[in-house]
Amino acid sequence: MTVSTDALPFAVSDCGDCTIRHRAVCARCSGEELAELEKIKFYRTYEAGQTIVWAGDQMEFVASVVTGIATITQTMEDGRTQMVGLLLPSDFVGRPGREVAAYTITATTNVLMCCFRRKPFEKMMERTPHLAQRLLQMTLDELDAAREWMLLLGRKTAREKIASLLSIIAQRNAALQLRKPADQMTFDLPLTREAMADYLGLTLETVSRQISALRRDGVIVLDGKRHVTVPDMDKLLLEAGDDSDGGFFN
Amino acid sequence: MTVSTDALPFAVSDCGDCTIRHRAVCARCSGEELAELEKIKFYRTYEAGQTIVWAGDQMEFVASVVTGIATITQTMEDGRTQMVGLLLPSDFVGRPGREVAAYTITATTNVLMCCFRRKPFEKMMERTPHLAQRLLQMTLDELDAAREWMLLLGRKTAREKIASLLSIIAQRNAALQLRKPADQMTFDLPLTREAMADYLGLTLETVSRQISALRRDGVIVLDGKRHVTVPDMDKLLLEAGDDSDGGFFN
DNA sequence: AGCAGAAATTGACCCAAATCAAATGACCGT
DNA sequence: ACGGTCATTTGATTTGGGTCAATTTCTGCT
Repeated sequence: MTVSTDALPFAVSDCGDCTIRHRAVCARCSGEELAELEKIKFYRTYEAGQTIVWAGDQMEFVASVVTGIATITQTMEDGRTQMVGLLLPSDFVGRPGREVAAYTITATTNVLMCCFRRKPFEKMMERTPHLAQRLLQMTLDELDAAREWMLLLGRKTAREKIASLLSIIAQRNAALQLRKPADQMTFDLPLTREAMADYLGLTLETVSRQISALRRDGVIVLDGKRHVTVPDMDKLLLEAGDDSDGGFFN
Repeated sequence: MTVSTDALPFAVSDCGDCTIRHRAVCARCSGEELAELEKIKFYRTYEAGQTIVWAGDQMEFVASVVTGIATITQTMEDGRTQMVGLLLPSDFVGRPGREVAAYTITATTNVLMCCFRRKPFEKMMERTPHLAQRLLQMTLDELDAAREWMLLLGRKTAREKIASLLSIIAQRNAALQLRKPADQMTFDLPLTREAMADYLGLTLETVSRQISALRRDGVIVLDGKRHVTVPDMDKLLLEAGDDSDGGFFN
């Protein structure tokens, strides 16, 4: 892959792909700093279904998702599993200062990650204030998402959970495609029923039933198992039980 | 209150109370920086039961809890509420860069907070790298706690939820008092049954029933409603369904 | 000490979601 | 077209925790 480290604010380089054009690591880095990142960076690909990191593994890198979708899950000894994070392009993976992974990360689609060797990345963080500042903003966003998710897990009904997940996916799609979250809306589910169940703290049967119910009630239209159309976004948001803005402030 | 801004690494000043002796904001700040923090800092007290911040309020400060316990909660229009954070001494409150509070914060005991005016604090963060670095570490810890909590909310039974909460409180007490998490262990519940229910995604009746069940089964001993003794910590951890270390890596 | 109000317990009943079990559909390579 | 595997749907039944309703126990307060 070709690499350009020249330092125009929006220089498009490989690093750009994972750190500038997305909302990721080094948006405000100088050319010198970019060059330094280049040196400790490498790419990895994973196939759909492959485990990227096992909980307990030694972590030799931190990374940024370039393309594809991965999940962060926690599992109890008896096999009960709960998804605790969803990784989309531009999301950061790993924790500076942590040697051992706390969670299992699994690719749900093919995934391309831009990895930085952990030790030098940590060293660089000490010297480069906006790296920590950027990471702080991203982590605070994740924490907000986790809290929204906790409300869902603790207090919402199965139907509300499904509606919430669908509107989260719909809104993210809208954000990526820069369409306004208006009327007609169409997208593919990036998760199996089982993954959705692990996300929502349900069984896959309940997920299936509630999706069928929402279809019967005309809240969504299904085309195949995975392709969803939302004829009336407001109706879906209402079913999700969120306040009107869908839970997004800021 | 007397304030000393002289710059010995562990100078005990008012600021020290909330930022050095606890694990909080400015552990690595220079004397100059401490002096700067002094200028934008003030104290506030809240009585048990009082709301500190309403979701949607303008936030004029960020803060650090000095003494007491507060909760972060989210509420749906129909009144269902879920606790999404528990604030203990040294915990940070508020989000730099956010004008409007996303959550309601309530004092469950009398609370003393050390507040910093938000705007100058944000300015200072830009100039002072270790502030952001410190905050990043704290936020990552909170995110880990939130993820542990998500597993609890999504996949644990009522009994496991109660056992988990009790062991979290027990272990925190052990940490503060520097006792090893050994056999006999005793503490007061800082939360009402209702607050515990909001923490765990249960009703207060279920909380009450499960506490009674754990008492009947000899896992805990109650002395009054609030004082708990754990005769065998391992047994409690087993009931919590966590891996043996109680879910703490790092 | 005695009373009022809040916090907590306990009981009876019900229902949403889990569990167990089959059937159907989609996609693959041959 | 033909099995074979995996994902999904749908049905029948059970159950854990919610709901509704009394008590009982604490905690001030005068």
